Amino acid sequence: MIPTLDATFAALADPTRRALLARLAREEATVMELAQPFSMSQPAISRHLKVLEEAGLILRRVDGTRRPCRLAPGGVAAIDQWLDMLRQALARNYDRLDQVLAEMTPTTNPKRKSP
Amino acid sequence: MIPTLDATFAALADPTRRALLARLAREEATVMELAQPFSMSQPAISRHLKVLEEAGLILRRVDGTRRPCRLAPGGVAAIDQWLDMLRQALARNYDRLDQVLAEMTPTTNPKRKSP
DNA sequence: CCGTTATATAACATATAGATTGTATAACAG
DNA sequence: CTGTTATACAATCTATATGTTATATAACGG
Repeated sequence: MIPTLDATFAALADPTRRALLARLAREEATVMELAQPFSMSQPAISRHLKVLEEAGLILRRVDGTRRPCRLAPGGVAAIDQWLDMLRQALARNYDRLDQVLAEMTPTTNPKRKSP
Repeated sequence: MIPTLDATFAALADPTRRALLARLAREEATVMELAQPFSMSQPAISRHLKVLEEAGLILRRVDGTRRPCRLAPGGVAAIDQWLDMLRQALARNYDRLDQVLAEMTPTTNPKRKSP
């Protein structure tokens, strides 16, 4: 199942889930290891992990009775791709601002600082 | 008011709001101009724009009775900064994978393709 | 002034998210 | 087998998000 941008952004909107990702940025961890620092029930963490998985942000392997999680590249890549549109638009705006500022020092004294 | 990561990611999680941003990536636009392509009431668009503003994703100026909106750099910047943690961790994982693969072609024939 | 246009706010309905407790499943340890 | 450990699932509660309609505000055009 392909994760949607909706799912990926929504997954990142929750502070608990961002904390889980920050933990996983250090190293792979099991559900119990991930749950331990939080004052929250284990099922709650399990659901957060499911959300992260469906968002393409983590992967889980099976190791006996454990399900170690690690970061997945897909989610971040999808987001980055979408954000590029905004980044480019913002860069264009910035360039335009540069141009406007340049034109504000008109024909008179083209290379002078304001005072 | 400083936008939180919660607010910014949540703002991006909605497809209507992403469409509004995509529109604004082209050019500044008023509320009515933004609302026009959607089969949605004007108040609904107004609220979406408020969410985007509070997320640091857009800015609004006052022009008579109009409130033209344009993209703001803050939101994307905040997100990028946070995502860097994940990007770096993913890059480290990738390097580690490279290393593992390299070690899987041991002392015998170090520079040969698989055939 | 007055009607119109642009936008925001209020009140409300409904759906969804996130948490909890209780329980099911399934591997492991003895 | 049996008890324990690791994890997932179900039922349930509550809060919040998102949409609607109705209405307020405020600038504009004549």
